[in-house]
Amino acid sequence: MVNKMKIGVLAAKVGLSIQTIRFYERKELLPAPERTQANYRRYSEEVLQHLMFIKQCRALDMTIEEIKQLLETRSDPENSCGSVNTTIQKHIDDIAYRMAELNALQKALVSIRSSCADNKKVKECGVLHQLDCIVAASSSSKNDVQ
Amino acid sequence: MVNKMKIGVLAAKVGLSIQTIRFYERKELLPAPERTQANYRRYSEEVLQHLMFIKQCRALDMTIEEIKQLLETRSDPENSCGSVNTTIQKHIDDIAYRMAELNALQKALVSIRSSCADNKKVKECGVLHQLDCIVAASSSSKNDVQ
DNA sequence: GTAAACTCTGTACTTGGTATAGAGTCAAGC
DNA sequence: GCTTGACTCTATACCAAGTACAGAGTTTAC
Repeated sequence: MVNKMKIGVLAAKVGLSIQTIRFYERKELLPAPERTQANYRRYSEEVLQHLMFIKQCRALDMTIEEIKQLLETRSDPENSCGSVNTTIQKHIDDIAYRMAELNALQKALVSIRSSCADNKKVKECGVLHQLDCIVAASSSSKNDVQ
Repeated sequence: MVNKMKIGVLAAKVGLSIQTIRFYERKELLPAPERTQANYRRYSEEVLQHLMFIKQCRALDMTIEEIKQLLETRSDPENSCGSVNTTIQKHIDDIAYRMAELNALQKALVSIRSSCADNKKVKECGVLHQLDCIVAASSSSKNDVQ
C-alpha cells in the first residue's frame, strides 16, 4: 500500500522541475513509470530516493552518462565498486584541472584590469591596448592558449 | 596592394577552424568579407588582427555577446572605456565565484572518495553509501545544493 | 583532362536542461 | 450538467559555442 504520486508532487518533493524529471526519463536515467488510464505518470516513493541520488550526483557535477553507469553498478549489490571509485577520482582530477585553468585566467584578467584604472577614452585604454598586445605577442609565439 | 586570402589560409594563420570563422561571421562578430566571383570569401590582413582579438577574448572566457560589445566600444577611439572595465571586472568576479564552487565540489568529492579505499562489493562500498547518506541528509535539511 | 584539395550552403548534433504550443484530464463550485 | 482553473500529456524549439557532416561547385596541380 505505497502511496503513489503524480509528477507535480514528485517534482516538488525532490526539488526538480517537471520537465527535468521527464528529461531524465527520456535519457533513461529514470525508469519509465506506470501510467494512469489518462496516461499520467504515477510514481512510487522509491523513485524519490532514486531522483535524490541523481540530484546529488549532478550537484557533484557528474554527467548524465556517468550517473547512468553509477546507477547501473549500484543496481547489483554484488558488483565490484571499482568503477565507482574511478569515476570519483576522475572527477577530482577534472576539477583540479579546471581550477588550474581558472587560476591562470584570473591572473590574466587581474593583470589586464590593472592597466586601466580610470575610465578613459578607448584610444588610451590600457585594457584594450593590453588585449591587443597579447594578441600581437601570441601571434609570434604560442598560438594555442586553449 | 594588401594580400588577400581565402578562409583556409586565414584559419591556419589565426589557429581557428574554418567553421568557427564562418560561425563568428554568422554571429556578426566578424564583418562579412568580400567575395570572389565563385562566392569564395576573401579576407584582408586586418581581419587576422580582429580574429586574434576575438580568440584572445574567448581564451579569457568571454561570451560572444560580450566580445561583440567590446569590439563595438573599441571601434570608436573616442568612446569611454568604462564598459570595458566593467566587463573585465565582471569576469574576475565570475571566475572567483566559479572557483569557490569548484573548491566546495572538490572537498565534497575528496571526502566521498575517502570512504572507500579498496575495491569492494557495491553493497559495502563507502562511496555509494556516502552518496546515499548525503541524499538522505539533504532531503531533511537544505534541498537546493545548486 | 582529371583528380585532389578546397570552398560553399544548409542542416543536424553536442550538454543539461528550459520554454513554449496545443490538446487532454481532473476536481471543485454552482 | 457545466464551467473554470490547475494539472498533465507530447512534441518541438531554444540556449552557448561550436563541430560535423552532405551534396554541390571551384580551383589547382600534374
